[in-house]
Amino acid sequence: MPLQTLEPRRLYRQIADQISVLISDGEYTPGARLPPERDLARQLGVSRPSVREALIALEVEGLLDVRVGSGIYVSDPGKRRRNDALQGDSGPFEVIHARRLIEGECAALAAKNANPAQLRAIRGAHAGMVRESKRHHNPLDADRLFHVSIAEASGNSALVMVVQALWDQRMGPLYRSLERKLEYPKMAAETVREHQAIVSAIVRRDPRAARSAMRRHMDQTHNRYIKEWSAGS
Amino acid sequence: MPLQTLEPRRLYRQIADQISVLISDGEYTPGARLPPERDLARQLGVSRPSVREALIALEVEGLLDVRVGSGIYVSDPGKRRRNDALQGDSGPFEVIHARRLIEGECAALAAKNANPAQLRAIRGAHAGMVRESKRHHNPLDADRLFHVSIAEASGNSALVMVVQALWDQRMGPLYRSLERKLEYPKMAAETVREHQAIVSAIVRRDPRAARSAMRRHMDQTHNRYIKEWSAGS
DNA sequence: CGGTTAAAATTGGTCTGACCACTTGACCAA
DNA sequence: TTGGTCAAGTGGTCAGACCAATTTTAACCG
Repeated sequence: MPLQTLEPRRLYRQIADQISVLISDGEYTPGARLPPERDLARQLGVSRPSVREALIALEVEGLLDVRVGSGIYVSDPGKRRRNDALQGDSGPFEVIHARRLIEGECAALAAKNANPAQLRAIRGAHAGMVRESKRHHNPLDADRLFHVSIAEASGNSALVMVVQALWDQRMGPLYRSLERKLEYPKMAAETVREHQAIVSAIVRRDPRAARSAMRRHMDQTHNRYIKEWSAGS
Repeated sequence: MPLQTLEPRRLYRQIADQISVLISDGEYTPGARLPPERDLARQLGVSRPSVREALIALEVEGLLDVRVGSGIYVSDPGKRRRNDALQGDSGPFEVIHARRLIEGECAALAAKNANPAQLRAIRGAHAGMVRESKRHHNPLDADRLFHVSIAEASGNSALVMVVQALWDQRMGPLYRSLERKLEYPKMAAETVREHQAIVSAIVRRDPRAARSAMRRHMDQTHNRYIKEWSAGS
């Protein structure tokens, strides 16, 4: 058996990891304020400089936002380093299928897990989508917010990142050329109707209906792309 | 011209950036040892804790390697690049849950869609995992290949990218600190058994069994992490 | 009573100095 | 040559002090 290098765990790392777990377990949600340094030090039974070192590490990692005189806040997931590995060349139809699979599950989780603030966020995002769809352009920002709000209500930040990254694939050249052909506001009105069905299922706390509604939305979006692609070819 | 938010530059950031410049200018090459903390503090006209905070930041960024009692060394570029590739800060448990959801579906799709070449690739990856698991280190590369091979057999390149990105979350600091505690080769043997069940279901063309086997593998991985985390606290 | 201003409290930022744990190298004895 | 001891130097952590920035509270005035 080969000898392994021993690696003593530095105190700052231990403190940082403990705080990390509290965040990923949802004890401190994005935007939440952590206890003051002095309190953290006392609670953890360590010195304040050691706490500070841990906070520096977490700040560098993007997990925390330290504001002088105010406090230490949990960064929102969007502000953290983005999932750049997902800049690929998957086709629009592959992305839709992947989103159907993943976002269907996110919608089901949201129907199960969403707290009141998250439900409000989903509703707000939907209202924004309704508002924006009246205009004669593709309401991309509103659509992104809608889908990300649902992912956030799933309660899993890894899923949020995946949904964001897949949605951002729409910004790729393949997607853009396809969407340039779509008609507004007809398509937006259909999208809004489909979003409404998703929202209703989530608000009713019906995971199966939410999953079905999201999958149906993706199927319809897929069909809209097929139609336009055929018309364009 | 919109007003810009003023951002006072914290001392640790200033020190860290100055040291960064010295490294990128070639004054300290990979493997080189920096002056001792006390000397850096004197030369920079700051306190030693401030220097330490800067060194923590640079360590987290992967630029430096701090050895107790020995000194501070510049990391080699290979290690640095690895840390530059860090994406996201989701907790290990969140990543496992997301992977359970997504990779369960990938395994089901693979059981349905895999062509002969893809089945061969999955088998080859599994054989590699078996081989590597006999050694006394975590067979990370083989594990990654196994999971990615299954995603590839799903036939959706967007899913492949998602699986890759989620797997790569294991390279993040949270994950690394957790995995450092795991025992080998016991854990690798369990993993291999669970992988075998996944492969069998895929080869048998049984999507439901494949989905279940993958989910079970993630559940067991989750339990292994829980056990180690409790033991470590 | 409401609005404004100043003072107090709280929070993070940085410093000084002390002591502890670990590493390295030199030296000596077996 | 190997093992043990010691000294010096290094990073690690702590306690306490003071300063800067922000928030909260109290006082003052119309």
